[in-house]
Amino acid sequence: MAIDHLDGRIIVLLAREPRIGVLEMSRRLGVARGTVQARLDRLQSSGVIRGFGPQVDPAALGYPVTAFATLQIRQGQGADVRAYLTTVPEVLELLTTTGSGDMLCRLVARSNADLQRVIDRVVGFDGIVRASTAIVMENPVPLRIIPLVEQAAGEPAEHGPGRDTTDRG
Amino acid sequence: MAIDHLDGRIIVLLAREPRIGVLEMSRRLGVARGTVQARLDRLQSSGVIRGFGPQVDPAALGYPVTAFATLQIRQGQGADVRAYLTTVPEVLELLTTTGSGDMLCRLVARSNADLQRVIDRVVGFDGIVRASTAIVMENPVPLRIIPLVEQAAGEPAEHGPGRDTTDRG
DNA sequence: GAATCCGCTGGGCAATCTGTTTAGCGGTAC
DNA sequence: GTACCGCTAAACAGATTGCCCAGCGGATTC
Repeated sequence: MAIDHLDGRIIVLLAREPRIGVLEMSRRLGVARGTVQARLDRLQSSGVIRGFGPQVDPAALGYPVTAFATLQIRQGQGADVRAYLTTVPEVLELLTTTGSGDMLCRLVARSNADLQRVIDRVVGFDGIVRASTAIVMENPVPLRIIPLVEQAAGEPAEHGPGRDTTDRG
Repeated sequence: MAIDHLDGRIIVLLAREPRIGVLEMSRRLGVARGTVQARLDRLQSSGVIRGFGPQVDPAALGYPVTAFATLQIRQGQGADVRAYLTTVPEVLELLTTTGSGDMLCRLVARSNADLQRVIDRVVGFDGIVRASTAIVMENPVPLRIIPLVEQAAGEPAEHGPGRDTTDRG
């Protein structure tokens, strides 16, 4: 699944001005409305665009502290740990990584003191052997996708040259 | 900054059905359209809702491999490393964490072989002393926010009871 | 006690956008 | 040469948006 120039421009435009409509997009991109609509449908049905959910800032919700916990899981307890951590609201993300029974866990908390409570709740589960936590201090590059989209679309990006592909209309 | 029940329901509804309009939301929530509109404006201007950008799946773009790299930075080189990593499209996120000059870096790549190229490009930078990489195998809990929103709003969540707050109309 | 502020309701308005269909065009593949 | 596919351009009714207003109830303030 690759995307072309137009797909890339649609995604980037959408990322920059999410409230924009299909009609306005077609004007900005200089193509027909039906084209944008068809492309958008295809991007969504092919899974490139998962959705347009609101991006909520945990800090603004009262959870300004973010941390990553590396968890070492007891053999065969992986499924249980997953199921348990799913029930903890402060667990925003959980990934299994290479290494024997390791998981990486993104947490938030109301304060450093509260983080202790969250960590206790997380590592208090039986299947977790050991945990090490790193508190996030700064976020120089917030989760982004635009540069990758530009590269995938062969767009000339701001940073780093895109690949030169044949421009078919 | 706290949110109330209605704010929480708005966010959750929006997360579940992003293409929904203000009018339809007001119907579902049983409140006036102006109320939803006002709440939404407030949530956005207060920063709780950052935006509605498209959620793009790197895998569908051709980058199915995700990894986390822990980088140890040479004293005083933090700013340079940040600036450099910003220019690498495959760097989706960069965080500074507790510990002496440590950064956590979320990467994607086209394949395991390609990951080597990306890592080389990342750790090839001068200010980086040491790097250790963990490849993501599974994603049991994709980045989520709904449970936290429900908790912050005092909503009875599916998993784990919310805190009981006074219900002020 | 009385005035004021604030958020929510319910209504209405013009302007815009959406979803959908149609026909035509050009390039590509078979 | 013919069929297929994506894009353009136009049209249509229906729905939604942004914006206005007046009224109401609760809470706060004087």
